[in-house]
Amino acid sequence: MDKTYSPRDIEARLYAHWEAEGRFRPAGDGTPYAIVIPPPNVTGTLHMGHAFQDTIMDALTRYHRMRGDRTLWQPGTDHAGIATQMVVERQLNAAGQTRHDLGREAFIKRVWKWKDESGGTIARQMRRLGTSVDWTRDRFTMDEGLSRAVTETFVRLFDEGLIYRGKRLVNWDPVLHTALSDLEVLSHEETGSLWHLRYPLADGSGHLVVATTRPETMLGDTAVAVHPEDERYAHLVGRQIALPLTERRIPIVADTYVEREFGSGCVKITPAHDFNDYELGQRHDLPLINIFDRNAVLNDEVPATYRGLDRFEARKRVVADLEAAGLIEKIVPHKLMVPKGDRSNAVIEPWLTDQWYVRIEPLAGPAIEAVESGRIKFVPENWDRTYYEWMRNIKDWCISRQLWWGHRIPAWYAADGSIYVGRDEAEVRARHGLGADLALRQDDDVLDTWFSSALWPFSTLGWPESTLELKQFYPTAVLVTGFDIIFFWVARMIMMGLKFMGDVPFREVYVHGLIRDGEGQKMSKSKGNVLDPLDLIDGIDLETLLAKRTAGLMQPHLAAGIEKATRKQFPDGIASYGTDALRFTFASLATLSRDIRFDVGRIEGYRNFCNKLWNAARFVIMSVEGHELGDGPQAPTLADRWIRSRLAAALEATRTGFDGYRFDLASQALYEFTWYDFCDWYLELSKAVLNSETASEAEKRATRHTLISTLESLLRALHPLMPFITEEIWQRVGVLAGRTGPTIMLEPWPVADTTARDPEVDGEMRWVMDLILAVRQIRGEMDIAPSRRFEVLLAHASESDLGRLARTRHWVERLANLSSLRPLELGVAEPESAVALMGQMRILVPMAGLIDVVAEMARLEKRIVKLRADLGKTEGKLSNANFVTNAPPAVVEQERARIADFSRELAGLEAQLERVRRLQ
RNA sequence: GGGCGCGUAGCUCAGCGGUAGAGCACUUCCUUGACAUGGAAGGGGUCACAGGUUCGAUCCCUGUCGCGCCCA
Repeated sequence: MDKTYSPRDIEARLYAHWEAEGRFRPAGDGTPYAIVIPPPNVTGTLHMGHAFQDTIMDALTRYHRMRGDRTLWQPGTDHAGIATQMVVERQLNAAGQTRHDLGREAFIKRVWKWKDESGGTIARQMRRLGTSVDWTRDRFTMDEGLSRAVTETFVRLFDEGLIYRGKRLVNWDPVLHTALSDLEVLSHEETGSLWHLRYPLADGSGHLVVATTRPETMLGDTAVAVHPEDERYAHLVGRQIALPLTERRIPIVADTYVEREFGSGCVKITPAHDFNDYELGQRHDLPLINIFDRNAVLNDEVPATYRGLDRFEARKRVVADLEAAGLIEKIVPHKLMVPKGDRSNAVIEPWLTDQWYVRIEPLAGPAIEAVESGRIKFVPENWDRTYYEWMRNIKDWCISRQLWWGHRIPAWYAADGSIYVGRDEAEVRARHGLGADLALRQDDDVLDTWFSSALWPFSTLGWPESTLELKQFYPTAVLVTGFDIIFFWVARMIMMGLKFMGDVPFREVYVHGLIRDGEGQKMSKSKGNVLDPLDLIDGIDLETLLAKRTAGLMQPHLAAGIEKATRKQFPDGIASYGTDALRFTFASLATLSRDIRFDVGRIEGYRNFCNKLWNAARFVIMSVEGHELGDGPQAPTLADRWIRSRLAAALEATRTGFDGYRFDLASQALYEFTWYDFCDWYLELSKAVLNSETASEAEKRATRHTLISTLESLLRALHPLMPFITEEIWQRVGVLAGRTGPTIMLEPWPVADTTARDPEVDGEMRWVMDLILAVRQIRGEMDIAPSRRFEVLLAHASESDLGRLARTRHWVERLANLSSLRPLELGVAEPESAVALMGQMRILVPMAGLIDVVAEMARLEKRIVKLRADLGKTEGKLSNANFVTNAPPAVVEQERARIADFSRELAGLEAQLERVRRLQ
């Protein structure tokens, strides 16, 4: 093996091999375990959020596969209707064309072409990450099978009356020319104005003042409303207003919707352009006057002078004309929420159109129940409250989109306006007995992208066919997702799964945090703080990184700032850390928190961890190669038994971590075992045995055996998090440990050997370590060179100490680098020494030529100060009668023991200080 | 306005009723045969603040302050 771990050389090769050998396919007859991937946009690229999520899903998948489960990680991609259509339209625009120049059919062809060109990117990136998805089952939301599932659900829901077509107000995007669901509209607070308008009473007896943030919509007003209990206006209810700028007369109505305190307490009502006004209009049977066309330009319903004006231009003209007529009472600054499309960022217009809706209440009920009853569990648990909050206030889902890229709605219209729904035109004709001569035209609209996503857990497994996969893998085990799409996706999958499969789509929902940059900022192109996971794996030089971050900005003026910040944060670009380091970093960040700050400092630490593991393996292999491992007798040493005990504890902690989605704790347990227990202690202890002239061959054999078997178990334990380095090392180590399988992927995840846990062994090893640490501390604080060997004496050693000393002296001498370690006989005078205490036993480092008296006094004083403080605290506790009577006896006993230890040690150190002081 | 969350070492985060932990950063020493992407030793925290419950609170409860997210 090379001296330095070099991920680049191993990762691509191993992945290609795994894939070629079909290692990712479900195998064996264990318990089925399935995860469906949240399908990324087919034409997108992998970002940090994907990489994080994929790491978690892959860790779960590999872990369960190794546990013997029949494991499927179902991959696939989403057609991402609006997003993809926009990208292709932009490409056309750049060439001076629009989609209308091409026409529907040619445009869709063009999108498919784009999908074919760029669709492989994210799959390639996933392979770099090591994702063990079953690529042979790869699905796309627009492929034939999934499209059939979409049609099937639409038709069934329609037949049951759960899909209907309605003329309603929708969120209309006047730029994209499509309706949007409530979720796709984001409201931002903006500072605008509140115009107070005078509306004359029709009988000329005065006027009312109405306040509005959108004066241009007055052209579509069909009433003025006041609160029924507002005595200021009670006498006016039922009378008429002469609506300015128009020839119309509109009524004054009373409705509790009106807030008396807001403005003047009178509200203009525009039922065709405001959701609240629409409902009020329904209650009062008001006419709807639609004043906008699809571009939000004023139409023929308004007086001629305003026709053809854009809504914002119209606002200026209407205000100017009202002003001129003396009908503006006042204009005050006002904060309001402005709705915008999440894709186009255009101001959304409530607009009256025909759309398709899903009647959601009958679906929501069972979906709420599934979580309440615990059939679906959110992790962390409290996300269920967010889910309930949303589900209990859910509104019908507008599923039609006026786009071309997507699943076309399976509805056909006859010339007379009749609507027929069916799986295809032939079925429609057959079902409704329509003759071949009757012309039918299919609905132009497509379905909301999330409609097909909602079917994902069963459509990918073959539904509506009754496939073996459905039978085996549905319900899937867990959905791994960010909280940002609980409503968009999770809730809808639950509703559709219950409806069409009669069971929940997954048993658990693991909701992870969102990856942000080191400052907690969302990563975005315009902020220039985006990290590409591939750049962390492969590294990138500064100039390339700068070019990447500043290219194609929507606002080019930001480039300078981005360049400055990037130069500051990455003066030398980004080093190459490798996939395993990145994955281990993600795992360590997978806490329960909502925002995950990606601190680049951490990945370096975990790259070093990979290197540590690599070199530990080199040492183990070097120590073992050329020696027979199999048959000879073995005499396990204390160290052997100890590291097995520690391994059992670490595996237990890791398993608990994996099972509870605490990848941070799992990774921490493995990190600490590997570095602290295995490398820092066990490998050093093993050197003492293997290099010893006195150790028996049976002990050496046991040590070699323990080295190789511990490493081999550790590799298997780490594999779900670090697939590449573990496989690479395992290919050499597995054989030496007697394993014959072709890949670590298919080896069993190591089970903690609970019989290896041994308190006596732990206690004796603790004694060895404490002794070594005590000597090292004196060495460190006395500035004695690590290479300088000296003698250590043990005074007041008990029988137990002497027994331990005899058994473990070789280790202490080696790890503390001593020339000798021996007990001081009773009655022999102690040489002047630096002293450390272990219980009764005094550890003496003779000072002659080694130790400076002043430094030793300082060292002792420091310890004494600390001890006095600790002792004081403990004494305070025990002097409290309430504590002694009320606290559990074990706790009181522990404090008493503590006080005894502290007192003895303190007395010892004080005496020692006095002795050293006299040497001055 | 409603819902949810966060405030622990310089930074990023674990812990969550019995004397505070990690990584990175920092200080000192060290190229000894796995590893300087390393080893050894060390410094650093009134666990946001105020009350309460408790023998005991960073941890539980209430409130205050600060920060964030979602929904309307």
